[in-house]
Amino acid sequence: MRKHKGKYQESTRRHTRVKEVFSNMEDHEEHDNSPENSGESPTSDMFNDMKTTSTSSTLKRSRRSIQKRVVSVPLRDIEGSRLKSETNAPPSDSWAWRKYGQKPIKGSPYPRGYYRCSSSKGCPARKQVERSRTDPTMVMVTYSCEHNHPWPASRNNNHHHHHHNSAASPPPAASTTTTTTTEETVSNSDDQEEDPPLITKQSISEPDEKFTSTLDQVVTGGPFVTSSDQFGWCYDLESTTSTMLESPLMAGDIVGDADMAMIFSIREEDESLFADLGELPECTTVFRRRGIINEEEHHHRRPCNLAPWCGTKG
DNA sequence: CGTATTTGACCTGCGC
DNA sequence: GCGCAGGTCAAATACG
Repeated sequence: MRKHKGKYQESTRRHTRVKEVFSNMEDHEEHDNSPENSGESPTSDMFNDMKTTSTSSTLKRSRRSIQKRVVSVPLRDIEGSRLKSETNAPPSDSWAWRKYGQKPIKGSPYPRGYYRCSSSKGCPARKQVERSRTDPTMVMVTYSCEHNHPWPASRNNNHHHHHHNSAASPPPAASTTTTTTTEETVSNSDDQEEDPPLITKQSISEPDEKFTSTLDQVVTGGPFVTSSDQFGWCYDLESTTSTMLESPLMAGDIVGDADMAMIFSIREEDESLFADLGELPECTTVFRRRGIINEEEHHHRRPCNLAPWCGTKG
């Protein structure tokens, strides 16, 4: 309606723009130290280290094998905060997201929404929001790429952590962590067709104890939340999750594919708990329980397993 | 008026 | 090589 094919055909914008886009992306993927990521971002320093270490594979990555972090959130939570959840209300994390697309997904009655970080122009951070087809009450949020800019100072809630993190690094948003979820995992967890929307410990722990326990540990992460450094946990989390990635146990049991999957859900209680912190970074959803720290996990934690996938073509 | 969302078209990767 | 599905773009539109 709005656009006519002719427009596209005659215009060369497509070519130029594509080029730009790709060159842009390539910048990110080909070189771990992309201009954007390398100098500016507060996280880049440490991440650089990790990235290089973790990545033996800057090999070509297929779209599908790109690792993403998936978080599943009960629709309810979302609805609570955002009423437009009709379709795919993106759970509110502290970052500013702008929707740039929506696509019907084959096999799923629900469309998938594509969001990108609007806090910073060049920020490669993206997320996809879609409802779980197995459990419509759950919303799957897939994060890709990390933010290459500090914590957004615009949007609803910054005053909250303002004092917390002044110069602190932004939650390295997902990028590094590779947590992937699959509906399989979800359904796995309970075969819930009629299960309550909230995936709590039970639902997760049922199917695969290994997964569960590990997940718990992993997810639980560390003592971050309470820490004064609000973002400490994020790093913690990342490293933690990476650990999980490495774990053959996890890899084998959960997906067995390049894409690891993990589901995290957040409960209302948790949310209220988190509310204390003000608005939470996206990763927030990741930890549903805290306080249970596994020593082992700590040992295994590696600061270096940042997923290079951010750079990889998205 | 500026920003965010909607939406159809285009592009790429992947499977056959 | 072709077709499909997913991902992205950007004009049009809605909203503040």
